[in-house]
Amino acid sequence: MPVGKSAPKRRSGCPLNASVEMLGDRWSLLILRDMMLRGFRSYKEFLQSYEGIATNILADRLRRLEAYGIITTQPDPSDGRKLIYALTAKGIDLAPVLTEMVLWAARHEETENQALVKQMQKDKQQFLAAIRQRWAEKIP
Amino acid sequence: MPVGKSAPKRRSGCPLNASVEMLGDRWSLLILRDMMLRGFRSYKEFLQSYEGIATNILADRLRRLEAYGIITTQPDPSDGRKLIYALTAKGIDLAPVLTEMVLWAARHEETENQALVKQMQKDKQQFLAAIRQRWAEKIP
DNA sequence: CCATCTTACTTGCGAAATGCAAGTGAAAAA
DNA sequence: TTTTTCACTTGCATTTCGCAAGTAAGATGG
Repeated sequence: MPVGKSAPKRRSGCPLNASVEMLGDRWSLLILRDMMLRGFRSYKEFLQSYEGIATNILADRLRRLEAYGIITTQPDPSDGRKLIYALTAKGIDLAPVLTEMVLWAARHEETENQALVKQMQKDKQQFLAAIRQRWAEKIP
Repeated sequence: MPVGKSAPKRRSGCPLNASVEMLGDRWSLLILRDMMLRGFRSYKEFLQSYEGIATNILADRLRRLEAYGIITTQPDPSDGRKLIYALTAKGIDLAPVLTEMVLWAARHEETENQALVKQMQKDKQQFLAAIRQRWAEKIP
């Protein structure tokens, strides 16, 4: 449920369209994957991710994800230069979406990381519960 | 499982990246929604969909979806001008992805079509089975 | 405390993608 | 035979992307 912020006017009220407007680009979901599955929390880590996002695009996507309430940004108490990016509850709720996208691609394309895929296939609910729990633990 | 066709070189082998490269734009998933949930099968129907896709973008997206094996194109036997677009098995396998995206947006944003959402929430498996069955029936 | 390094960005700019309006050609309808 | 309909294509202005090169604030080493 969005609060304050004048809604930026959607093309339609369809829930799928809402998702697509927030996540429908070539980078947002990869950033979320890195946060959710690889535990990335800093700008530098995202930059070093294999796909190679450009610095200006990364900055833009992080701003957008924060504006949508999918991630939060806070200063690193142990290093004033660093910022810590973290998933909100709304962000971690995207785990089922990412999971289904991974399973779909694994079924129909030649992809890597079969270990992860097998884990998802074996027990999807347990996989999701584990992700959620890891997230809950480092929220303090 | 892709056959022939020189793979167009992905940014990475990650299955999520594969999905994002095929579907990560502002229109592809909306077209698939229209096919899957609204039963749209022609160019004209897609054009008239509420979000208002441009004609050149629509033509491009249909070509891409066909190239990825997500949809098929065939001439309408009863009208030589028309083409019939249909979901392949790979395409209908995206139903869980669309469903999770709809449920996520419905939970975290103000969206319409609550009837559809309630149906998905009530029994996700049955909802998916129904979609799959409707698809199987009109494959002849 | 001063030079150097890191980190998280911003800026500039060419290339690609998008959006809009106006065609086009083949087939169906009137 | 003229008019519509359908599935596009073409041109062109606008927006977004991607790469390289900065920059400012904070940490680090001597």
